[in-house]
Amino acid sequence: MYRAPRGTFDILPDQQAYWQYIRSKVADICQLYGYERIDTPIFESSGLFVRSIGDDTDIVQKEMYTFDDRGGDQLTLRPEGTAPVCRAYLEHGMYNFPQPVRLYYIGPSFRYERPQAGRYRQHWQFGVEAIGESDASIDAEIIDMAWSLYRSVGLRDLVLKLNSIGCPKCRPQYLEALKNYYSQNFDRLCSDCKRRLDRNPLRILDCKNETCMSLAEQAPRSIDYLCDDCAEHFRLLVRYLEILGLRPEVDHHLVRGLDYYTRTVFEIQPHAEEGAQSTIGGGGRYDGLIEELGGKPTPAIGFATGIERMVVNMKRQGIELPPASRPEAFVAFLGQEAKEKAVECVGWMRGEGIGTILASGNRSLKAQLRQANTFGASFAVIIGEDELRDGLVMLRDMSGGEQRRVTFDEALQALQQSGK
RNA sequence: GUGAGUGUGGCCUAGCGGUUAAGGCGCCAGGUUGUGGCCCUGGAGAUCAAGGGUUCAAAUCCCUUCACUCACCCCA
Repeated sequence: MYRAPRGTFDILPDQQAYWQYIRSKVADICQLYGYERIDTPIFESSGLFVRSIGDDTDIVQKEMYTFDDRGGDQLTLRPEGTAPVCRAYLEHGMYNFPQPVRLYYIGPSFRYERPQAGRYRQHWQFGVEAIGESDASIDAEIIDMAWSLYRSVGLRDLVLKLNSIGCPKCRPQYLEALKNYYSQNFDRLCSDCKRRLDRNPLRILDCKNETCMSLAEQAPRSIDYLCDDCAEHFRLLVRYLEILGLRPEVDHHLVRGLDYYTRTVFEIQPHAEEGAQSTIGGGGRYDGLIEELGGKPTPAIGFATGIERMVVNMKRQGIELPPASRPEAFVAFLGQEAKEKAVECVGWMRGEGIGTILASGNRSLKAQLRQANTFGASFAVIIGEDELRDGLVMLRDMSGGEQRRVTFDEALQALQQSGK
């Protein structure tokens, strides 16, 4: 027997309500904020991701689904959405559009990881990118948008964590201070962090090892090392967020795992941290990425959220969804001749926009009505020998059980009325 | 890559050395002529994850493998 590959899963009809609901809210929010949809390919040249995400990140080092196609090109199933959007921005000359360009995407991403709760090898991501604007108000807009999405699907008790990790001008000094601090405490660092010290000292800050965490308490804070521009940007962002009614919690240990981030980084997490993957969504500014990919220096900021993590949290919070739609009518028949009539009627009914299910097989009327009931049809249209002879149909209201013989046209009318 | 836990019909679960492997949900069919939801009756459906051992006897004990779950690393 074949199974869905490890870390992947089928979304069965009884789960689709969540996905449908989230997709519709996503579309509403994007419309409201003026973001337009973009779909990029599911795979890209491997180099795009290596270049943008960073050689030394876990994603590039061990999580990419990379393969050679028959022509010898090295391709990778996208592990995230920002790099492809930036590639498209450059490829289609969107720097000639009015700036900033506001885009959103929703679709699957792939990372080769050991699966666990809220973490899969194929997962759905919704993300937004605002490219071509450096003003802090757009940072606030993106964060506000993320927050609004969560609110609109009913999620509550969320925490907004915020930090600034500076820019190429001021970050070197901060990294220097960090290295300095941790070098003095080198012996107490965990083995991972000893390795990180040289390659990626920022990441020591969010190490979960107990002594590393206690060391991080006293570690230099990035916001104390920001240059004037970065400091002003951060100050304004906090101000704008407050105006929008958001209460960011500045987290000096928030750094994020991708190399391209500059200045603003943020995450949104449930307040009660159940399980490990607490982050529902996050993002940040990536002012250097477009240039890194061969464009002109172009500031940008984005946000992405895992749909599965939204679903998990919605379930935990017991969020009710709008009831699933049910077919309006179910057509039952008795005998071959009536069956042919039924097939014809079903066609007409659907033509009139009435959701209709035809009884399957040649079951007893009892069995057919049982079917009608389990499908949740509001009405049953029954065609038997008598109805066939008189040119009528039996229209049965499944909620109460009243039924009457009417012409097919009358039945159509009644069905259309009840559908409103 | 590391660690822990779990694998019994489609789903949930009982059984923990000797039973025709039990029950619930779901599915199908009946409860007299062409009528659903409740109720009643019946039916289909399980090489008890796979392989190997121990034993007169294994779903039950041991080993191996695989899968799933949770956690670490990291992230959505």
